[in-house]
Amino acid sequence: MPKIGMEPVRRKALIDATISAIGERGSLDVTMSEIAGRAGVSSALAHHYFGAKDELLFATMRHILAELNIDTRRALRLAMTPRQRVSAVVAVSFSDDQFQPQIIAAWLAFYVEAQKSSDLRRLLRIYARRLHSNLMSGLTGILPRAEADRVAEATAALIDGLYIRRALKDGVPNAQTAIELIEDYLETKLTGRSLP
Amino acid sequence: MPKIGMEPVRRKALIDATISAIGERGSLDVTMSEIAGRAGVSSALAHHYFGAKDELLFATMRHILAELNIDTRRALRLAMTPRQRVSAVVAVSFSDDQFQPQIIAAWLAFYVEAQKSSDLRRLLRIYARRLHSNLMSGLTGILPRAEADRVAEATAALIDGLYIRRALKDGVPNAQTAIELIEDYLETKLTGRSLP
DNA sequence: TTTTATTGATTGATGCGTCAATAAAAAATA
DNA sequence: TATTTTTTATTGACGCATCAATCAATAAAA
Repeated sequence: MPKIGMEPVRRKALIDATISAIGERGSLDVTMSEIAGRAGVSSALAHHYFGAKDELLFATMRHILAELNIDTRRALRLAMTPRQRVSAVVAVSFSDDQFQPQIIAAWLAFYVEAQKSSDLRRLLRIYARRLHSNLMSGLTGILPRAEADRVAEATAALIDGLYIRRALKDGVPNAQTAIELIEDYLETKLTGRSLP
Repeated sequence: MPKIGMEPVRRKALIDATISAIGERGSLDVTMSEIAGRAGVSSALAHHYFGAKDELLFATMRHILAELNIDTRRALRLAMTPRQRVSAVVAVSFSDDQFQPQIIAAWLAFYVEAQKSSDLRRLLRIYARRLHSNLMSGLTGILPRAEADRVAEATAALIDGLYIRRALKDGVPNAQTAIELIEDYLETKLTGRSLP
């Protein structure tokens, strides 16, 4: 009984299903049938809306990235000082919306897939650049540019590293601990060095 | 024309071929035929020696881990002070043998696979524990235990994070830069706090 | 003659992508 | 308004390719 205007609903459902399927399997080795089943439709419909599997995966990663970006922008809007901007970027990466097993597993899986797909690689590069730039938007108000660059690089690496170790269920046990660890690093690098 | 005593030779060749295949493809999505072909044998022979594909992959990861362990032990033997022990562990992770695209791609791919395979997960946990313990072997001589724990955790996360970002060909451009970044972190955390 | 090394051929399973068919809504036409 | 036509939504069934794993066969060494 076809209702009209189903396309956006199905697209959303399929992307959500893709995330949860990847999260459960822990890799991109999920079948179109599995994803479609979770979304409550046939695999043929998934192909109808997304063409090939790659495109569905790509759309899924883009969706995750877009969500992260929205959250980040909102958090940055609330930050009043450069120091708060840095903390805001870190906090978003470990917020309840982002730092959940499904999303972490997806990140990891997409990092691997990016080795094969240049489209996906480009997407993840954009994330890396944006993260760096967001961190710099706060750090340049506190440190000289060269120094800020290094701290941004280290902070980004810390975020990615803590994500991975979380995927292994090893290392830091929760988001709060992860944030404290990075904040501790930032404190030792930033205190007593405020620009005039 | 079967020569005897081929087993160890073939096993080694197949594991090396697996690493290079994974390194090139950037994921574990390599066929047994591809691997066997690189090793100069038939896929049937690969099955003959390793049984199933999982076992070959497992043996490959174990081999990579063993190599890392050997290198680390050698480096630690040369370290004279606690501070040098910490640097030694970091240096090995970014040595020419370890910080090459093939090995990095393999690490990343195996991290993902560990989500599915509990055997592999156990193996990677051992690595994580060992890394932590190796770092602690130096840090406990410099910092109080709780503090040492945090620094070890952060250092491990930094190493993993820099590995990932390297896989994306983004972030730090080379091993030297990566080492400097971590050493910079360690300096700010360790200087002026030597235990009596 | 038994063991070790080796492979070509085959099988069976899996999974992507296609296609024709069905049906409801919307648009066009009478 | 009643009808026909087109568009949108949806799926079951199927073809086709890929690959892991097996097996029987071959041949050199012990």
